[in-house]
Amino acid sequence: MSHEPPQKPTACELEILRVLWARGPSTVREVHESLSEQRSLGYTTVLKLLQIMTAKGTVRRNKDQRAHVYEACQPAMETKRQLVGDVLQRVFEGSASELMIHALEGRRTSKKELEELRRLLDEHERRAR
Amino acid sequence: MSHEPPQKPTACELEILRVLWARGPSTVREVHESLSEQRSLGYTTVLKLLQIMTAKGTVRRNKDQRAHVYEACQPAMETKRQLVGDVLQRVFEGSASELMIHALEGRRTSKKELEELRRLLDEHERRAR
DNA sequence: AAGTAACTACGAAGATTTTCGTTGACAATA
DNA sequence: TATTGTCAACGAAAATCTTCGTAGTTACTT
Repeated sequence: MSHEPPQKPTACELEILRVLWARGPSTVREVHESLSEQRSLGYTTVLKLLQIMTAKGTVRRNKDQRAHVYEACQPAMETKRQLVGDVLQRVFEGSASELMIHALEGRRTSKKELEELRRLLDEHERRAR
Repeated sequence: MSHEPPQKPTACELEILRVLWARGPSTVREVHESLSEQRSLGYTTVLKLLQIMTAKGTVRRNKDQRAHVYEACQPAMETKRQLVGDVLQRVFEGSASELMIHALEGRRTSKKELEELRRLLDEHERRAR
């Protein structure tokens, strides 16, 4: 069982990761209950997914308790960066502006969010030099 | 054969769409040759993909010529917006700022691109009211 | 006309992802 | 201790995606 560099999570795996990011280390039952609020999914389905993710090195688990406790191997930030980077390359050929255009288009973005976006640009520029 | 509302393209389908967006209406051969510059892929694989995409309503084809001519049903902008919107929801819970943070992070963004991003924000704000 | 080249259609194998039922272990409880 | 509930492991079905071989058709070339 080798622990390879992190892979891009599938759609289902991402759902689970989001629960782990939000809740912190959790048991299968806890993840299952959390997901069940959104959609119907069997308990063993979640268990299987977590086992697969363990094999892939996406999550690790603590077996001390009878109900194993799972947590993400990578910090959320890292995985999110990877996911958005993937879209950036595959859809927008690496152009952040293009990404931005399409992210903003066709949705009302609050004034607050636009200000926040400007602040991010300033901050990024400041840190860049 | 029903023409449903557009679906999210798969990874392979996106590759093909990108060729169609760049080249405009194209034959299987043209798409195949274009993709072959990047990676190895059989001719019939591309053909099959385009047939599947036709069935899904992702592309349409003109059969007038012996070599059918395919084109995307949706404009590039629309599909890109859908793809980024999907990530926006699934990964960032709809927060454009969060998306932006992770898009910029961990890559050097040119001064030109940062300026372009600011210009986009201005433009977006102007159009919003 | 015979042979060759370019095309579409079709089926299906292989890979990956998603889903869950069943089994057996272990623990709580009646 | 017998019963009931909770859990991990496993296998496998179902769904989706990717890939290509083969067959048959149509056009071009000699």
